[in-house]
Amino acid sequence: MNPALPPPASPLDVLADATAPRWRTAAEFVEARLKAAILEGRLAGGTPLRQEELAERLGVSRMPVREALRQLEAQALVEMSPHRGAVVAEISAADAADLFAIRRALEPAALRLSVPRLTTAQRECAAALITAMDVEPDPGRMGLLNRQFHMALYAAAGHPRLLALVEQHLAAFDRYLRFHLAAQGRERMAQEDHRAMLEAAGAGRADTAAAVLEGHIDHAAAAIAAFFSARPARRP
Amino acid sequence: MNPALPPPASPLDVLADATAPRWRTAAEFVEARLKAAILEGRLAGGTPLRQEELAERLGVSRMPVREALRQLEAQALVEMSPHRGAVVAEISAADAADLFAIRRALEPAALRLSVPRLTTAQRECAAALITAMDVEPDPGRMGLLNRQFHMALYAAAGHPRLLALVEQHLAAFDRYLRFHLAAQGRERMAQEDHRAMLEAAGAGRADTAAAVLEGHIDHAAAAIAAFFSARPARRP
DNA sequence: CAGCCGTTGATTGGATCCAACATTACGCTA
DNA sequence: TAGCGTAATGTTGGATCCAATCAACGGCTG
Repeated sequence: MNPALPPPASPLDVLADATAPRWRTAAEFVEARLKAAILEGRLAGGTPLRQEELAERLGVSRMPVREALRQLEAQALVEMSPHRGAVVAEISAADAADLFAIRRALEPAALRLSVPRLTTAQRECAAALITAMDVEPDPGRMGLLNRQFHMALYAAAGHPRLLALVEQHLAAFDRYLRFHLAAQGRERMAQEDHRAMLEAAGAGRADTAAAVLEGHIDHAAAAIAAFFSARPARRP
Repeated sequence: MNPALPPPASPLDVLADATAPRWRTAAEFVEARLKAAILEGRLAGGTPLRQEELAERLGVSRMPVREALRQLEAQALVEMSPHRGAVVAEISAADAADLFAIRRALEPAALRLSVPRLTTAQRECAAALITAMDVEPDPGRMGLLNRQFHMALYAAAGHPRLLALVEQHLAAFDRYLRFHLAAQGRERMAQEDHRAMLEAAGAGRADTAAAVLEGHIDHAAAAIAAFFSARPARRP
């Protein structure tokens, strides 16, 4: 759609500040805060989200909170029922399996589309993210790096809607990442898979890379399933 | 999530009335109306959606309109920019290809999961929808029947999030259905594919059914692409 | 005459107020 | 005592009002 035309490279580009955390609207601000809190596990599933309480705590009115909740509902991060309010969506073994089924369908497709068109810059970015993951101790940032690595490999696929879907469900997976790390005792996020994918992608072997990715996702799915079956009910 | 506990199968189930068109809230009403109008092609891409005008025309206030627009934005049916308003999302060859890439990834996966678990009732439902499509003259209802047929085949997959994604993108495809029908001169929506899929599914041959489905989607994608390349620009 | 700047109009974003609904607790009755 | 009906309460949904922002127009200046 938007060619994202690069503004003629003026010296003012230094003001761009890519990491600008300036929210255009209050609703965007509330959405970002809530989304981060849910994905990072700071808001547990089932937590009721009272509009007035959120508004007060975030220093805004109830209306941006309502709009943010609607957006999050569309992303399946909160569940709303009329006149009964919003609740943080529950996590469960079934939901994790659901998420993995989606990732297993979408990500290999994105990878196959992307591999033939990957630039060296994108490959180098992915390589840098692998090395960054090697030394990252914080699980929260690990999830972000993992997401960025996967997206870097898919970035050349074109198809913005497909990429947005992939990114959304990769982010949703972050809710289960802590379980994943706890389950497989911090075995470095299967970094061998990441390296193998990058290598195959660099060689233009889309099928090989996709096969590794499928195994990667299946492995993670199995780890999560095993973790849940070992701790069947989380109802206090 | 919710075990959707079946209320102990009482004789009062007949009152459930699955086709209840009663809107719980005004926002749901507005969302449904706008969504139908966009998907059926009654609202062309690029049409600006003024909140006040919509509110007045639908007999509600501006607030439910705002919430509905937010929901539709999350479904990529409208595009909003802060302080500039909402417009109906444009359709294009690139967007159609995007949509087909998503369908091509999701639907075979759903079908493979569903085929081993299909009930005879679901197969009969799908068969009935095929015969209904044979005699349906109206393109709008044809899109609905096509969607219902596909969803009937996938219904046993479990994984509600996956099914919701599939349904959402099948619905989004309706915006291109008119082009599809116009392009291939009403060749009955490739009913042979539908019959072959149902037959393979009935025989438990998930791989065969998925292969037919992949060809089905690829054929539709090629038809749409050909249509767009024959009519490259639609800017008046 | 071209380009910049201030102003005006229209539209959206946000805040506040009111009404409708769901839940809970209480009291009455069988 | 169990069950139903009713009232109280808190929360959400909707309407209205005000402020902030963007687009367009017109005037000023070089």
